[in-house]
Amino acid sequence: MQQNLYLYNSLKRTKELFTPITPGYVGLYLCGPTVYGPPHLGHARPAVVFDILNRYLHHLGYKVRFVRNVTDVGHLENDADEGEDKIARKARVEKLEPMEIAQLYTDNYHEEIEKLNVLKPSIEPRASGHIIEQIAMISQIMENGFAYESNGSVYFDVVKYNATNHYGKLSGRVLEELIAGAGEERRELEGQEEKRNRVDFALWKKASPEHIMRWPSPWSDGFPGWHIECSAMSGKYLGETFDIHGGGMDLLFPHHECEIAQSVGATGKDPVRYWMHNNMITINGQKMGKSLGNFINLSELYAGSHKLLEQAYSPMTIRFFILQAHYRSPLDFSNEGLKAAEKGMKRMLNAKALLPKLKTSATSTSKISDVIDSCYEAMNDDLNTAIAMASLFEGARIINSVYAGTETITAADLDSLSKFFTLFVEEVLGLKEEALGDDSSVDGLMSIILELRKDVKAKKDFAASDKIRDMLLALGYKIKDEKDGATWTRE
RNA sequence: GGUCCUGUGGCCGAGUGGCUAGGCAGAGCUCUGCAAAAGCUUGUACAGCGGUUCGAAUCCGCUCGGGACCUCCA
Repeated sequence: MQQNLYLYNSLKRTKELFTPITPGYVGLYLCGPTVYGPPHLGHARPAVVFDILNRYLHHLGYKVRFVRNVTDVGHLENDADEGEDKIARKARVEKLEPMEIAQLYTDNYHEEIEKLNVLKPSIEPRASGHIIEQIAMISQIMENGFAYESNGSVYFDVVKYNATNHYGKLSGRVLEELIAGAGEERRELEGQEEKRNRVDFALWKKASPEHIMRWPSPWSDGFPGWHIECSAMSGKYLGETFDIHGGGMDLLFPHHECEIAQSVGATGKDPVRYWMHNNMITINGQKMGKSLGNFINLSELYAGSHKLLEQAYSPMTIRFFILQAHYRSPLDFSNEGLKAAEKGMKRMLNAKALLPKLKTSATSTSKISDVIDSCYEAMNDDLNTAIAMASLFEGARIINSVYAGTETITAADLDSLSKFFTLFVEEVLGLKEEALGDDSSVDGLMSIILELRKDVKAKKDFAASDKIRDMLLALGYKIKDEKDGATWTRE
């Protein structure tokens, strides 16, 4: 842990040196998916971004407890669905048990996200499995006088809370302005009349008769409010105050603001020391939205089956593409951008594969420590993966040059470059060659074929050697004739 | 309407007072039976208009785009 890691803290609006509460240990919480539909492109960015944080903290020697929740109790719909929650609605439409839907999309999420080589969280709590904890927390908030019951529902009293605390400290919202309202366009939520103030938010909602997802509570048969699960579960597994809480920028308000209010309302303590938010993605410069027809599911992306996609893009290409941008900048997905990422990634992984083949010399023409240092410097500066990757490409340039014989490297430098490059690419950035389902016999078969091809080439029978190359290419095996003989890769 | 972020070369995308980001694409060369790969060389960009400064893509103001949140959303 020699490195000083600086992270941008949304709460302070500045970069801060990261110091954990308990030396050597980090508690990390990430808002996970609401499992009412297939995972889409929007899910990929926070998953990958916070995977990098998780991996880098590990790399620095911290023991990380990484908690990522699954929201399977649904959230209120505010429009035509009249308070029916998302999962319940989906269940009705698809004629399934609500938990069947949640299970299906939870599995689906795991499947698609793991393809991006995202490490699993240490704990993945489900909201439905923590109803008791949520009820306990709501009771605590009520006891402390920051919540009230109204017609079987419980609301957080934002105005009362703000008298002694600061509601808006994370998002920069001003309570008076929120109360004044956002103009005529603002729609009135169902149940508004039960609240003392329009800014109050639900901790517990009484279920309407047709509402199929419900649990018993001291107040009514109902379901927890939008924000309470994260507060209850992060508190349970990471403590009343923990190190880092992550999520998309869209969750900053109201979700994370309300989390703070709830936790302070219940425990009197600030729940989180470092709040981190990733920026959003756009598609061809436009925001992704269901109504805009540019909502791309991960499975469609991997298969290239969406109408906006010119080809399939592998999960590793997506990962590489996401890492080429800084996590707090918006990122635009386009065919051109993704194709460039695909090629760039190949270049990086090819260089890594060349490392064992390099010959050493008495001197080095490049300073290897510069490459390594600049990489760490970039990561320590709020996880600037874009610059870290630029350093890795400088490493790739050196590797290629040594391989081509235009540069030299000492045995000691090669050793440190190999260790560093492999470690950074594979373990920190989590980039790897994608499995193509080969078994070991392919190696043997290929060497036989290349040996035979070498013979016909020696006889200058280029028609035959080209035919072999073309036929192998048709199968997905690409032959490269180099000065020391032919090599092959899978396309 | 309010609050906040943002606008970089053909494309993506770092940087944020003086010093080459990087990737992809393009051009030339080397290598090569051809191809591929690789290497070398090459581009002089910072929305517009003002201002501050010895010096601004970088700070300030205005204008015009794009986006986020304010309402379920990653």
